Amino acid sequence: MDRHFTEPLRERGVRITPQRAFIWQALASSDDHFTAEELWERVRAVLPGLEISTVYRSLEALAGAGLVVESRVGEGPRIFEARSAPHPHLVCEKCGRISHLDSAAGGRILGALEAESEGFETHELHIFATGVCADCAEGTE
Amino acid sequence: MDRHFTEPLRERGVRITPQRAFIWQALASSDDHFTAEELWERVRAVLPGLEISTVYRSLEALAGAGLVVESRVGEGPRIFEARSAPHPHLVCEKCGRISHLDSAAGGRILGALEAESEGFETHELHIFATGVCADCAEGTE
DNA sequence: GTGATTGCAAAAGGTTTGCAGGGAC
DNA sequence: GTCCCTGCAAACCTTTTGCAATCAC
Repeated sequence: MDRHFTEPLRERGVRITPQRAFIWQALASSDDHFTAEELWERVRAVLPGLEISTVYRSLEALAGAGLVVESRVGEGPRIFEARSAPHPHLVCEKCGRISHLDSAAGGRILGALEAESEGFETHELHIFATGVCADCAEGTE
Repeated sequence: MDRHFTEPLRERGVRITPQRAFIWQALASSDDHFTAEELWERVRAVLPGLEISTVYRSLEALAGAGLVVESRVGEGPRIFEARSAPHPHLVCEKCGRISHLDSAAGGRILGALEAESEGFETHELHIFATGVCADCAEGTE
């Protein structure tokens, strides 16, 4: 395992185990988001004995350390991703694809929100829109 | 049952049953949001035999008709509320209370989002922030 | 009268927990 | 060496589903 991936865990006081390191690697080396089950499948490729309960417990540890954030997108399942600046998620109702807006957009929205919500100290901002993505709109109209 | 509550169902082609009417009444007469279980408890006060599965099926019918929207707030459970203009939810990590910003704020944020997400046709916008509300911040600092 | 909806009960699905052995520090 | 973490299996909880009787239209 590359130190590049274990270092963040050490820094944050997360005990390093192969399970956690590979789960973190899967998350940190992609700007995508994954369900617990997707992570399980991916990491089992390198750690065949991995249990789904360990995935959940590792995600809890990583989230507690602030490395991972959990979201829910509409009626969909829990998804996990490496923490980054807040960015809106766009969920296509037709193809199910989830795309991200860049975090500049998230920052502007966060600014607008904070201006509106005086007295509330925002830690985490979650934004998602459901609708129809450009590709699917083309296809059907 | 007051026609005031049955009329929206009729208009939208939702077959009117006591179960649906009372569930809709509970939602429509509050600007709060409820879990399925909370609705169940409330409506059982007037319909003692009500089953939780009926609550879910009724909510599905009401949501399908556009009268109700479902949200998820962070790691919390599914919540349902009467449809209104999009409005950000602020979830306090300390006391768990969920407050709303007014929909003008939601509208402004929606405007900002649409400007950023060209090609994506937004149907539904969900925004929530987790953090610490003014009351809790006072208490602990 | 016909088809949708309900209550009931059972199933499903995702997530959590208890425990004993093994691993990180 | 100590305490934490993992695998395993079972439990849990919310949500969904099948079915026959009932109700809305």
